[in-house]
Amino acid sequence: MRDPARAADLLDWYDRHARDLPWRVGPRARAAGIRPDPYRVWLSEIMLQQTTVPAVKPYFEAFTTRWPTVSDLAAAEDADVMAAWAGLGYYARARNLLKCARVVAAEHGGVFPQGLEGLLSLPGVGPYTAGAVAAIAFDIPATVVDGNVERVMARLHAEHTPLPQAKPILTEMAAALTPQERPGCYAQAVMDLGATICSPRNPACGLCPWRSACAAWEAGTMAELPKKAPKKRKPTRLGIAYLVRRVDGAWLLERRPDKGLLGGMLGWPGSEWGEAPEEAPPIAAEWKALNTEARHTFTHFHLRLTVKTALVPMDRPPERGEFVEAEDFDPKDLPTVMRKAYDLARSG
DNA sequence: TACCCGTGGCT
DNA sequence: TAGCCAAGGGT
Repeated sequence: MRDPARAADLLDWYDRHARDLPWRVGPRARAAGIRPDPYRVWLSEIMLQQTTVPAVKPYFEAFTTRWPTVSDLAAAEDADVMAAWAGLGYYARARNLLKCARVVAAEHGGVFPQGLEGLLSLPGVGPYTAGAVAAIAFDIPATVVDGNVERVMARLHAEHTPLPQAKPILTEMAAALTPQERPGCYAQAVMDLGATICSPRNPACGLCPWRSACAAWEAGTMAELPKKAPKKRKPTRLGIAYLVRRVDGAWLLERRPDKGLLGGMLGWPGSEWGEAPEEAPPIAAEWKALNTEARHTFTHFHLRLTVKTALVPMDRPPERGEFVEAEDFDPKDLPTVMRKAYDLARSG
């Protein structure tokens, strides 16, 4: 059940209010025949997964400056890409980003697949990202459903089924509205609407191009939609991190395994994180515990990290990890929890 | 299916 | 302050 008039209202709004974003080719430029670079569209969509536009901007600029094409990225060192991603979170995205770039370079001649199925087969590309790249880069009328679209649909149709149960229903609603004309602009428009007008709190209904059709507006229930299943509370885990400095200034660091939390990232050697962590010093040394813990909250638990420091001589080999020369070490290459531990150690 | 996986800004 | 929230995918 298509509704071209509804889509047209939104496209009209988008033509007047589209945000200017570094990875976006705006409606005017698109109308003039300028096509977005699929590499930049894909890169931005991966970075934007569960991540806000302001957080993504500097990373997008850094990546596209350093690796202007997908083939450049495919040729990068793993450690360089992980370091460049440090701080952005969800590090599996970075590992899959590199995998995907290498697949595109090696198996597709450096050209992104131009259909939904081909895109979906790429590492790190799921239904949302495949749809977004297909629509935005290739003007395929794919239905794009992210958190914004779910919210817009739940309100537009006053759907009170809680997420994630409501996902298939909301997806069907979104599909029914997706137009054949200007699918790239439409995909960006409906997400912009959710991001700027139909926001989670205090939606700006007075400015909404779909207000007259909105069931939640009619019923006054905008603020309670979409319904969500109650969340579990996060447990607190404890851990110990060992920050070892060699007398020449080198730091003792350890590459974390590819799978699991902070997979593939550099970090300080440490204990397991749990209810009662056992000491696990990576080198023989005289330890000094800082009087302040590093606190950090991950997706599903809180962490309180005790930081212990030591200074060791040149000739003492570590049992775990490797010394990184001071000139090769940049705390910005660390995931945030590790950088917090570093900041604490430096400030005393 | 349910769980795993970061981060920073906002209220 | 503690919880909520954001352009999800993998397993």
